[in-house]
Amino acid sequence: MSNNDISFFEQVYQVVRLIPFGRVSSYGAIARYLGAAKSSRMVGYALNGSHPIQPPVPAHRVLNRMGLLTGKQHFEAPNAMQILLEAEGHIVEDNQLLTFKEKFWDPMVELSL
DNA sequence: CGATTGACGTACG
DNA sequence: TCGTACGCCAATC
Repeated sequence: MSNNDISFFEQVYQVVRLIPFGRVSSYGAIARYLGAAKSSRMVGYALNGSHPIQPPVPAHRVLNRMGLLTGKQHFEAPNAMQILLEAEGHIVEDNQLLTFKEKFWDPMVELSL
């Protein structure tokens, strides 16, 4: 697969861009989908440099295992992530996505691996 | 060029 | 059951 030629970061970008509107995913789920379950940290780090990347990566749809907005500090504004999520119909309270389990998007399942 | 850090998650004690 | 340690790979100091 020529898809394997791209860097781990680019693979992360592609998967995150597949997250539909109104859905969210987690770093671990994406890492596992890429075959690197222990590289969950890299997923978040990849998103850290995903700002100048195009097409834009919906990094706000990627949360941690508990549905916490752990990366909101890395956005242009601390509340940008929450605003974007709420704009997609989610409910955020105390940096926690109450609709996380409900709107969770698992690439392993959705992409029918 | 070598050591440290970082949007996490799992394993072990 | 709760707390601590490690792994992953790239970027930064």
